[in-house]
Amino acid sequence: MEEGMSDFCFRGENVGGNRVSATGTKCGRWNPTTEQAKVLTQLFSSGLRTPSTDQIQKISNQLSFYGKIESKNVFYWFQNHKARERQKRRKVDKDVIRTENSISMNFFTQNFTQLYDVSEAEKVTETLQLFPLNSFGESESKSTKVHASDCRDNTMFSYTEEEQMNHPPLDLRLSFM
Amino acid sequence: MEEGMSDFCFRGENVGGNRVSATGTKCGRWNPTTEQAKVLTQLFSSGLRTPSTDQIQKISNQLSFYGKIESKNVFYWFQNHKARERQKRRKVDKDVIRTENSISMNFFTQNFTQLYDVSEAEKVTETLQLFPLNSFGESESKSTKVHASDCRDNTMFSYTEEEQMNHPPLDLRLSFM
DNA sequence: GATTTATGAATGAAAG
DNA sequence: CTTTCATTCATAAATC
Repeated sequence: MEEGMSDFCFRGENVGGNRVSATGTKCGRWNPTTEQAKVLTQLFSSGLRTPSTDQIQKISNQLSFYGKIESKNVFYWFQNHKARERQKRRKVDKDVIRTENSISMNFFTQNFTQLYDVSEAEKVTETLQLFPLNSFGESESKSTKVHASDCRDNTMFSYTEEEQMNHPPLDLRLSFM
Repeated sequence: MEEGMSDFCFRGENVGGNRVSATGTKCGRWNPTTEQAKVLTQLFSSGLRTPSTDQIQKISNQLSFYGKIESKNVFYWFQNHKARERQKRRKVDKDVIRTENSISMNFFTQNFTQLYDVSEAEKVTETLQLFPLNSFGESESKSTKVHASDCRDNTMFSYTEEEQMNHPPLDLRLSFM
């Protein structure tokens, strides 16, 4: 989308489909090899959504056979895929709702959101052989974020434009600690 | 993750009270201005990790000079920054271990782990003079993204081409139990 | 090879 | 404190 070219992180050379840093000092962003992508996708479609740190390590470890990879790459991969799937679903829901409204399907006031939550339900609750234990069939919260706006801190405030103009005394010494 | 944070959303450019990103979209959430980020980072590297409510208030108060900000932003900033530094270190450390175990990294006797302890080291206990008096003049440093080409993680590695060629054992069966 | 798209990476906010 | 979610930024890959 954007082409905000801020050139840091030099492009790495592509070697066999994988970026490699000759000196190890450059950092192109990681890009999964075909094999890596395949495995990750498999895991995802198997129901894995939020692998634990331990699982991430194992996955990363295994995938390193196919090329350079760091655990954080795996972490981000799942994070992004989950988010984007959700995002997509949300968009669809919206369209559906909009359609419903325009078509005046308001006959029945059933909550459509629920319908989707069910379908989205993580069927997979089994355990993958290599990646044992928990965090598979997550509840994929459908919670509409009721969020108790508890601002942990009721002292928030900010200066008005006027106040911003006259600079405060400023002396925030950190002599403590 | 951590400093060198990309700031595309031109910090400080207030438009009707709302910051605007380079893409022109309004920033719903707070995004520190360059100056604000600088100060926060300084405080952090000075050793501040969990500021008290009072400190948060003061910091927020001071930073409001550089742009809209609420104390909760400061609160979150420290919370996130602290958590992510830990998280990163954790991931990195594990990757390092993995790497060392998988490959005989004995070639290079340097301990990579150390590289990550440096930044955390300095527990400055001195007074930090924030906001030097002459930094007015509507600076809004154009500080162009020094964005260090820091490879956030130099623990990555990959197998040699040869190793990649012959399919490794990799028993990644997705069979369920 | 410029523009668009897909996706890796980052981070503010908040839930757990 | 840890973990998760959303949104955004940046860039490699795809497309025109």
